[in-house]
Amino acid sequence: MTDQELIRREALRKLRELGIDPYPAEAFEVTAFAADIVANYQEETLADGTKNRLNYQDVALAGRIMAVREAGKALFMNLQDSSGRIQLYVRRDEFLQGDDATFFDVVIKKLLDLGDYIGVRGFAFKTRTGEVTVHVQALKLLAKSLRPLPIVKRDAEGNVHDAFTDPELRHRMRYVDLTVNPEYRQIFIKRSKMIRTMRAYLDELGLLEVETPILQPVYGGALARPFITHHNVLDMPLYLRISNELYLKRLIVGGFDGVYEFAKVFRNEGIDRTHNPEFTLMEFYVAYKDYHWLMGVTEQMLERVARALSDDGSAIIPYGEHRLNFAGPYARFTMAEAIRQYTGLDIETATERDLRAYCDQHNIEIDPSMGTAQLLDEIFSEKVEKHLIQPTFVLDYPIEMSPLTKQHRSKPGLVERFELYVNGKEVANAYSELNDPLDQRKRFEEQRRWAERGDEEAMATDEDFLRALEYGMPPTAGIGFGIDRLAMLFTGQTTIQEVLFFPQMRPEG
RNA sequence: GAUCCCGUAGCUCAGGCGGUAGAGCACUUGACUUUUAAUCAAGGUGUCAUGGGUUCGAGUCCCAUCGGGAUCACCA
Repeated sequence: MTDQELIRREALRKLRELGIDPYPAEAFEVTAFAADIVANYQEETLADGTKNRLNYQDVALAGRIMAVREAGKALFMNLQDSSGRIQLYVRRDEFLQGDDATFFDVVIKKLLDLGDYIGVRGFAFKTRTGEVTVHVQALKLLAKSLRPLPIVKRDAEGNVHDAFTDPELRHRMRYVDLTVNPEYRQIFIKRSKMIRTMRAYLDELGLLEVETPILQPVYGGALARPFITHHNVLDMPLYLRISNELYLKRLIVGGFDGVYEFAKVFRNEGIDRTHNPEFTLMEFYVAYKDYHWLMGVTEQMLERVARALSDDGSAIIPYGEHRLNFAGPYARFTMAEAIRQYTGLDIETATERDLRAYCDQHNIEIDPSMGTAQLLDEIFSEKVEKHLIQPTFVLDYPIEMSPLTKQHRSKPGLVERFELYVNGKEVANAYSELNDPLDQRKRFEEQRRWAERGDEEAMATDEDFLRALEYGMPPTAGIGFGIDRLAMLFTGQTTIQEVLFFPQMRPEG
């Protein structure tokens, strides 16, 4: 244990000796918040020059001590609550019991530490330097802190000193990060508001929020490697879901016209600035609709989110160098048009050989097993994606890469699928859902052939899902959104770790 | 998985060509009844990530391991 921790434990002992419970059980009634008092305190100057204080004259607030400035028989503290910070003025005179000044001289000055939770009661006033301050008339320790916080200081010019910046420590101890870097709270508050706005929109559309299994006997709905676990009593493997798609479709089969789910999903893959092994996928499915309808709904929903989160109520979100405009309608390209525009390739006439030649010329890594569809996917990733900064729908993909998507109504070899790109990254993936059970079985069989050739991510055949389709699924449109990536866009963050409270880390040594 | 960079006090960091550890804040003691990065005086901080090696001597050089970051690969 460090010196500072030993000193705090000793303070804890002395407090108990003085009859003060460092962790009292009873509630402390809070009647005011720091930011409100600072913003709304009012006083008037009378004719004789004296000040008349107009509000917040009996307030109780609670929070952490974040700074102490002693000044003899008085001291100033900065108190931080969930709303912000306010200065406290604590005067020895207020705490005398007869001649006994122990409470001020010992308890407040010696035994309280930065980071301790206290509750105070008093009245607001302005110091002669003009800072709104609470003059404390009663003070109660609410919870003792036994470790020193890495306190961040800010000087008069606003320069930050000794910022707690190490990403490893910030992410391992998010509780410390949120305490000493309260500006990061705003990211998570915005994330929550984003989800709330989406949920409200989907509710208005009449969709039902549902919950589907996380533990699945067959994983499907996406192409990815799963986490595997085991059920002891059933003595069988179970997979943590990589998607909730096939379960939401079962509910459409069951007669719900529209369902949605904010789903934590799990993919057993690398960790980097845009990937965390567990992340949030929001999918919704609506019967009797197609992917064209979904584009309009997507535009409306994201425009509403942008207006809710932007500083000025506009649909424009600044992100790095860009100003992303989420007001619909968004640009729409077919995949063929997008590739033609950015590469000059005409994929309707290009042969597999032409595509390979293009990749070789442009240093795009490919391997001999790739078919036309995969080559197109590579070319798209390398040459097109990065240009799609403003929200853009890319539609009509090759059938080979989309085993759950309905064949295009008029273009052979393609499916009715779109992806939404923003800032060069995919944020949503949508289909007119494949509801022909015989076609679906064929697609699973193709996936099995990929698996036999060693594709670890090929989709497994889900017989129960096929049975559901055989009973009949109405024509349905469905879409999935990467909630974490959307949160990154709407909060201006460049790593997924910054929009997750507790990103995955290796264990501490 | 590959490559590069990083790991020194509670936090942020400095430590030349290898000679036995430093600053600011935090902390301790004292002074100060309107301070605000409070100030003033005095004081102590440590398995230099871990384990080996080279050397008379390693925070410093070499190897391995662990953790983090960046880029790439993989992956949506």
